Amino acid sequence: MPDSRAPLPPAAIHILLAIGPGEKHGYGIMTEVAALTDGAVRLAPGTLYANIKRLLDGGLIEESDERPDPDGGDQRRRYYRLTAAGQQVVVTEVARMEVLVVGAQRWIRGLKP
Amino acid sequence: MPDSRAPLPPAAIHILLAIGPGEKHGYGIMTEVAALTDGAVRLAPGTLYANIKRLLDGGLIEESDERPDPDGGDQRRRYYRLTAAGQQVVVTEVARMEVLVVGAQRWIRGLKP
DNA sequence: ACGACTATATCCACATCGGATATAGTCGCC
DNA sequence: GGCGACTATATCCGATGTGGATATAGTCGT
Repeated sequence: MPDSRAPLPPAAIHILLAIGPGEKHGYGIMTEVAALTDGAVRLAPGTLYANIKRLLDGGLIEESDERPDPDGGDQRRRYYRLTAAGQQVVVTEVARMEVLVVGAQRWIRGLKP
Repeated sequence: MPDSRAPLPPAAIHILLAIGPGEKHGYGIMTEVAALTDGAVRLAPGTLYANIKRLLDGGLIEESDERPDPDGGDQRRRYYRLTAAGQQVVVTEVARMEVLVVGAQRWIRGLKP
């Protein structure tokens, strides 16, 4: 049984990280990604919704029918949460990023000593 | 005078991390990226050399005329090292990745307790 | 001297991304 | 109570980036 969902586009990873353990709607994901990356990564609407659709199809996120804040709040909002598969992908991906970060920090420290 | 080199494509970041504090040639970068990411990221030649050219033009890496191993070693090799600007980009980028990783690990730990 | 691997480079189809555009609900405010 | 700014989702399309095929050739072991 092959895994076969590995090469996730960078925007998709940012979306998964932005959703985190709770639930978030599209526009909220957009602002959260910008916040998490200190404004460095800004998803355009085209990128955002194309990736959300792909993640839904791939079963990495799912839409929740009930809203966090019943009566009140914008009725257009569509909320998403990570599936078990989505969580697994995040865990794997974060682990890989950590290896990269730690390895890089090791030689960065000794750059101009 | 705008900065204008911020949104570095993902492949370019991997290349900078692979070069590290020393010098590396194209093919060596390719294998190093694969090693660092445990085989998850494999740069195709098209991606590799297109990005090397872009990084050279952007002044983030530079070619070194002397080889690490004079007489002996493959004469086709072209070695590259990070410029000061390239090092700065790596430092910034790694710092951003670390924020993402640490933030994610915080909620990953409490996922299914 | 042969074959496998190393090494660089270019081309092109395809995937992804960013920005424009469309549409409409919500909110503050005067 | 209506006006404007912002929130929110969605699609389209041109621009950019990636992957794989292809070409060419040096190196190394046997």
